[in-house]
Amino acid sequence: MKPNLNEHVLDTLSKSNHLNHLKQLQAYLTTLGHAHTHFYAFKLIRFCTLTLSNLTYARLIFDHIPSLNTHLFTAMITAYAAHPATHPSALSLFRHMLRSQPPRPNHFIFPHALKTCPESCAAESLHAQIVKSGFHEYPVVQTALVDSYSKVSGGLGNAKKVFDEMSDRSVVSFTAMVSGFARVGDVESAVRVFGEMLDRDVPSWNALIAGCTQNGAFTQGIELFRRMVFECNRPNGVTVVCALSACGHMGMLQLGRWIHGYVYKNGLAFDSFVLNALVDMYGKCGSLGKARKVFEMNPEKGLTSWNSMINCFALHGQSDSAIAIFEQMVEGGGGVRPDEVTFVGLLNACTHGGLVEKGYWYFEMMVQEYGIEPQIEHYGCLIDLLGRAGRFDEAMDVVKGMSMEPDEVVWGSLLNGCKVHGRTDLAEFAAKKLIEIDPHNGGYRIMLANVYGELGKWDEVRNVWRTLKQQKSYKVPGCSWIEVDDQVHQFYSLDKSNPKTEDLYIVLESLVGFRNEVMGEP
DNA sequence: TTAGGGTTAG
Repeated sequence: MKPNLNEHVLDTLSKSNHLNHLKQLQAYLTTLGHAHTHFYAFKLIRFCTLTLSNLTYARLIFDHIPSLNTHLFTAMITAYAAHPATHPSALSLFRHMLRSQPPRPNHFIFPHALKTCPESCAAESLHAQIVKSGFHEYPVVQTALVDSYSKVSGGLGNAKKVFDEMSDRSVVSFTAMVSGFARVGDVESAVRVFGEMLDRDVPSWNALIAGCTQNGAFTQGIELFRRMVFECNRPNGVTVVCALSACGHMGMLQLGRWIHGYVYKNGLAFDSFVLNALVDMYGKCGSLGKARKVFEMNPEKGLTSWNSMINCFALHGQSDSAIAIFEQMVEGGGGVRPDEVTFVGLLNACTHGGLVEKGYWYFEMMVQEYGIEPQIEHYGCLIDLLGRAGRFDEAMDVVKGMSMEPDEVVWGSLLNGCKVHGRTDLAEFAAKKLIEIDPHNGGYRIMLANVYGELGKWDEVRNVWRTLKQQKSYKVPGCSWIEVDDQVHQFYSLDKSNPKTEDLYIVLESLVGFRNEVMGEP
């Protein structure tokens, strides 16, 4: 039996993925006089945008339809709104729609249009349009408004206002608000809104856990992750990516391993994000072999995969391996192009390996070959590299040639180099710069006092300490931690609060004694 | 056809 036209079109579209097939079908429909009917035009545009990702051709079809309806506008605007690069096209087509009449926008189209708002005033203007069109009480539209406002700079107040005025808040609108607070770094408010939720699903947990880890609240993120598992919400790929990031920052290898097991048992090992996060976690926790193994297993190594692996090696001073991975990336990385993060890792690797010339060379390569404008991070690495090598004239030339103001890392790196090489004159200069940037940082003043001590300038030492006492700004002590049996133990300098301090010192002294014996030192 | 969540950097 011959299929009817409707079935034939749908069948052809579902089986092909080539523009040529689409064109043949279009020609066929034209001969039958159906190419511009709303139903078939809609199908063609959806196929073009969703299957072929060919927005240019979709627009061509769209522009040749003599009378457009709301569905066709929605299809085209949705496609534009799906990618940031085409957001301006979405917005301009939507404005065109508002000017032409009819067709009028329906409530389905506003959430898509709202996704494209680059700044607060665009969201406000759409908000006004929503009110004018009478869709301002549709919960989905209100949720889209909350989300859109919370994503534009300075829009959180409006997001909160819309959210507070909503009479029918869903788990989605709550989640949008949680993310909104997290985005501006207000973890406390994010936790509060999360606490007010009656229903929670996986994305809402993810929003809060991501909010914590993105704002450096790693312990809190881990606690929430444990609670999520305890309350029988099944973590998905997004959850484990956030939790792994927290594990890496906290050095929690055991939990990281448990998550790795969970990833395998739950079919998440094919997610490139998850694999990259595993590489990063193992690398930060010092398991370089495991990091490498996971990296090698990833069949779709993207930019982040390569960067994470390079950073792992750089972090542990394995500069040769980091450079080897970089070369592999450039030569056989499947067209993956290094970015600014790659070069931070690479320069770090050179710093830790004392490879000054190579570091310079990569810095040049980044600018000349890849056209990447050096960021403050790259300058920080370069100064660190030169400072450690005692090449202070060159380091100062780099500082003078910077296109931005040197930050604490730049001066701090220089100061470190000065300390190693006994350049007290330059150390004084760098320490003063650090104090200029952050006058309330006691650590910088202590560094300056130490430099004066080296120079025998005792009056200056007393002056610095006087200021320190007046400001009451003492140095935040450095801290390290180790994980034993799933418990993290923290240690501060001179801290004897651990109940096993005495035993720890006995072991430490025996280790030092052993080292001295081996090294032939007294 | 409509709304929320993700990794890497001194």
